[in-house]
Amino acid sequence: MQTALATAGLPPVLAASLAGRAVPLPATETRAGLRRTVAAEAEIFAEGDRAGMFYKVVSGVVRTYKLLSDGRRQIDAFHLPGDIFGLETGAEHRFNAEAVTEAKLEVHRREPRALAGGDGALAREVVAAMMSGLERAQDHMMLLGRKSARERIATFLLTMSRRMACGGAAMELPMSRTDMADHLGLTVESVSRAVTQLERDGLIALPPNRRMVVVRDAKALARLAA
Amino acid sequence: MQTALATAGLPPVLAASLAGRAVPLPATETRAGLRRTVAAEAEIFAEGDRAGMFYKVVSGVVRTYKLLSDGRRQIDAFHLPGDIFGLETGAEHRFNAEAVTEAKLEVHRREPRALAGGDGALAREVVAAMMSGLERAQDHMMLLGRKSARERIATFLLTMSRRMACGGAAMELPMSRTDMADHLGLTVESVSRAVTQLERDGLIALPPNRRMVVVRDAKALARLAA
DNA sequence: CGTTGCATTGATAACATTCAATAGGAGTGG
DNA sequence: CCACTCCTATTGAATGTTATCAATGCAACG
Repeated sequence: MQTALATAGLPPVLAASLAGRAVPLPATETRAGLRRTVAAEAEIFAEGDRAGMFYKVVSGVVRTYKLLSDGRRQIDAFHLPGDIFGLETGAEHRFNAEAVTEAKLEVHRREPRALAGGDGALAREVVAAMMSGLERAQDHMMLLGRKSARERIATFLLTMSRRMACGGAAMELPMSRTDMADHLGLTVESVSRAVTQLERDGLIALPPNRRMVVVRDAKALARLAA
Repeated sequence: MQTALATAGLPPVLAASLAGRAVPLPATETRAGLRRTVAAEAEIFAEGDRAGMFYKVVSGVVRTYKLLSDGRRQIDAFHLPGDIFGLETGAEHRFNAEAVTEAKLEVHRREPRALAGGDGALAREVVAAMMSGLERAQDHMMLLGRKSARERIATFLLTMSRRMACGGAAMELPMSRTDMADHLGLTVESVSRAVTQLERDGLIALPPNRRMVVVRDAKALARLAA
């Protein structure tokens, strides 16, 4: 089997795409995939689990993260509705995934037949997801490697406000300060201080509800985000 | 043109693969692509350049990096022989690329016809490159977000020694301390101090040539790298 | 054999972390 | 509706790690 050998190590989805194969889609499987609802803080998969499925967020928010042996955590990304996560190169998941809020997910089999059928839309989405994941990761390396706490928070708030598409109004961050800290390479305290300082400087407003943030001066934030 | 619409935003290479197209390969173009030799420190492409080509390192080392407006630099990756770099999702390069040492490169057109011909090996390589790039980036986020200077250096030295496949012997790092610093999110001084400390602790040895490093205790390094 | 550029080392300062305490909101049960 | 509790966020003080500034050392090269 030359194809199998040649594509060894590649996810079946893409291997099939590259080989130009088109396996007929069983009538019982819909494009939308199965649904799954997970409670807030519940685990979706863990590092090392067999990566037989990948997911698309329908509603709610999901975090994917890695742990160091001593418990230090790095949150790779927060996945919002429409985002795909859980795609892996190898046989196993390289991240842990948990729901940040209660979340509804579309579950897809990793097998090519679920993708290479008449509808190529999902396959394209999968590739696009991989790429945007790569771009996000690259930008995030800049943030983690070279930006100050203030700049990290500014970047994060701006990105979230764009992704959540809250037109100028207040947004409610779905995640805790701890989650933000582990995403931005800071401690909870540093996050809190930086957020407070941005408020004092008038770039944002902080309603009594601690998860809410109002972007007051997007331009100044963008300047900080550099 | 439905295909063009459906694959909008995807790199032609992958769009063609997904669509199952197979454009004949002109006889004048070899699988190996064109060659290009660049001097040490020379620019290969810059952020914002049209991304018409991508590259494979034949010999030498290349760095890809981003800059902040005030000059802070984050080196995304060092590319060793066999590595592919310069692949982009959009029309423009999102990184700068420079030769670290004199380097020989294979230059490939981004157009699908250079890939989807009789030989699918390169196409597969391209996808694999994208994925391994993603995995590297994800691991690097853990390093940048959560590891100490010592741990970063340990991780880096171990990774380099593996990638350069120097069987137990000494390796000559191709890049300067400044490059290491900008890759690891540190300053030159911190890199120097951490390297020195690893030597004092007996985990590595530092021959008089400052680019040389001998891994003395790979296990202890791996423990540090966590 | 001096020059040049990078690396190392030293002293100090800044920023973020750590440890510790307080405050504030959300939810609960009376 | 109000106390009470719990949990998270905030704030404060001290510490520590890394950055910054400055000087020296060292190897490669002409």
